[in-house]
Amino acid sequence: MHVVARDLIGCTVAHGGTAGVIVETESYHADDPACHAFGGPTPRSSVLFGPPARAYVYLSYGIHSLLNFVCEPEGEAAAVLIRALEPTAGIDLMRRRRGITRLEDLCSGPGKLTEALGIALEHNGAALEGGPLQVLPRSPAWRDPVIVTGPRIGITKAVEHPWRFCVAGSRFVSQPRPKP
DNA sequence: GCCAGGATCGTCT
DNA sequence: GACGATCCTGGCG
Repeated sequence: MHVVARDLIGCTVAHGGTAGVIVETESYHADDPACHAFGGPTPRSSVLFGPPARAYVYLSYGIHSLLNFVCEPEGEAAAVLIRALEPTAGIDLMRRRRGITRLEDLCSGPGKLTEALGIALEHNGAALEGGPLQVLPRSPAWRDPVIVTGPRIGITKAVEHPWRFCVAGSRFVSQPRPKP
């Protein structure tokens, strides 16, 4: 499952005329206290226990939609959180939706990229192919990305697990949040 | 440039 | 009734 998180780096997510290459992910699974599926299914997390290759979208802090990909067979729960993209298509539209111009800021965070791509709660459970939301394989330029791992960000449980994957040196990854 | 605080609501206890 | 897999703004140096 961590393999999936690694493999997703370099793939393209497309929706609503915009697209970007994934440069940062985090992986979660049901044995992990930081995962929404921890402790069994709930109405919210039921998508995680369903079939793979679907989107799991939920609201964080009442404001931001966060995008995950379900990646374990039905009955098991695991997901990969998409944390950052490198914009590749529909950039003007992204700028308009985000209300900012800096390319590096358009998708450098899980809440930002959903807004830039126009992804919202209504996409929860949507298939990753054949629908409005699409995931495309790596382009040749991304055949062999240099990937670094580290602790996950913005959570309070199981912080120690190095299940965050990002492209080394990318300007588009989210800023690590320093903790005192 | 850096840090502190507020916004805002679905979900679970 | 409390909290969170976050982001942005405003104040200060």
